[in-house]
Order: sequence, then C-alpha cells, then structure tokens
Amino acid sequence: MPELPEVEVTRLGIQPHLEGRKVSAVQVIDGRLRWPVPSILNKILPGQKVISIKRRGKYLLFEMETGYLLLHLGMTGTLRVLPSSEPLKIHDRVIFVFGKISLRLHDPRKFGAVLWHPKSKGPIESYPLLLKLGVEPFLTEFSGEHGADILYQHSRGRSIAVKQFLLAGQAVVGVGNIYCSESLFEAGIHPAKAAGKLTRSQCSRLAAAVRLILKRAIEAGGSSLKDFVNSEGDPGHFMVQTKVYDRKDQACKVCKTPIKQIVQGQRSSYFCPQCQKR
DNA sequence: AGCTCAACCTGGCTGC
DNA sequence: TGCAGCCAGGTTGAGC
Repeated sequence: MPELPEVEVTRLGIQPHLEGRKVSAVQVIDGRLRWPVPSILNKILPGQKVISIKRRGKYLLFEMETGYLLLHLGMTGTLRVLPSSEPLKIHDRVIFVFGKISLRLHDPRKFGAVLWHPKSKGPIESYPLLLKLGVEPFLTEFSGEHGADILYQHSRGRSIAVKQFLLAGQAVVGVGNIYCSESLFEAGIHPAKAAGKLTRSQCSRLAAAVRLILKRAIEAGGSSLKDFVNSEGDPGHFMVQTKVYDRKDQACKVCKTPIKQIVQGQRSSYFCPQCQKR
C-alpha cells in the first residue's frame, strides 16, 4: 500500500475539499474489502458533517458528528475527490457523495478497509485496530533521543530481525516495506540483524533515518510507488529515488557494491552488504 | 508473549 | 499468443 507518506499526502489532498462538508449519500459498489463495509453507513452518514480528517499510522480517521469513519488503503487503495458526475471506473469500491463532489475509494486488490466507530463506544484511540500501534514518527515522543529510547526499549529481548521488527509497527508506525529497506540503509544497519542486538547508537541512527526517509517522501508529494496517484490523480511531483529498494544487483549509490535482495517474513528486503553492518 | 506463515484479492510481468 | 507461475505498497489471525 501506500505507506505513511502516501497516506499523509492523500490526507493533505482531500482535507481542504471535505472538511466541514456534509455527506449526501454513500454508495457501496463492492463492500467485500478486508472486512465487509458496514451496511449501516448509507443509513447513518448522510446528513453528517466531516468535522476533521486525521491520520493514525496508515489509517485515515474521519471524525463525523456521531462517530469515526476509518479508512485504510491496504496495498493498492487510492482516494480521490472527483466531480460526482464522473463515470465509475473498474475497481471503484466505495463512494462518499458530498453533493457535486465525491470521495472515491479505488482499490483493485481489496485489502483496504472502511470501518465505523460510533462515539458512544468511546474515544477513537480505544478502537482495537489502533490500540496496538506504535508511536507516530513525527510526534515529540519520537523526536531526537526519544525515538532512540523507544526503539531500544521495544527491541530488548527480541530475536526477530530488525527489518521485521520495524515493519511490524509496534514501536513506531508508518514504515512499510519500501521505506523500511531505505531507512535501514540510511542507518547503515543490516536488515537481518536481531532487533535485540541493536546498540543504543544504532537505535539512535535508525530513529533519525526513519524520520528523514518518511519526511523526504512526504515532501516529494508522493512516492516511489509505481502506480501511486495522489488525491488529484497525479503520480506525484517528483518520484522518490530509492537507494536500495527494487535495485537488486545494481550498484550501491555510495560504494558501488551490488545491492542484495533477501526474503524476510515473506517480503523482499534490499540492502548493501558493504554499507550495512550486523 | 513471541515467532512463523497462510490468507485475503487482482493484475502485471516473465518465461516457456 | 497463451498460459502457468511468480511477484507486488499491508495486516490479521491461527498454530506452535
């Protein structure tokens, strides 16, 4: 999916069009996403205003008057604001109509999610899927040495590879498969190193690398993703150049050593065997 | 509790 | 051309 930067770019793109607007209709074209799209949505949402659009990890949280709409883009989801008259496209799954404009969830692989959490069930932070998430990389809690502390504390006693540890999002959220390889390269850490063996200074470098890589990707307006389009339907202003991801056998941009690919937890990892140490 | 792995689903690419 | 096989941005949940 879109990793955190793509979700954030999407949020920034749709927010000015939708905040304060009232839902007029919800059309579920195909509700068989990761979980069934709640069928009550088209009964309760019409007439409700979007109070705010926030993000937690890779989830978009729409605060409505009586509850929260949670959207997740899965691997292939995109959200766009379009004129309501725009013809349906294949793989459009759910449409939120706001009068003359609509928000469309397009998701070929259907790994995305549309969920509803009524305010009567408590604060959105208590929603089960959000409970186990790690800290937000751009909050003070993860800034400077706080970030290093979090990575260090969470990784103690863990035998899992640092690649999978970071990807799991239990310490810090938002790092997906691409930016995980990029962050480990930036920090000079081998992806197969046991998380529990990370030194304090490696944690410090890794925390800084995660912030840098994610920030840079957001500023680039999008992404390294081949088929990512932002909420305007653009592929992003600049493509982020990856240093290791999807560069198997190509020369490391720092030392010219061929980049290696390995599989960890059923996902590809890319690294420079010279620049990244165990 | 932590780890591994199958599963969800569709499309695009590679190689025969 | 056609088709089988493999790969892809994420995350849960089962089983050990």
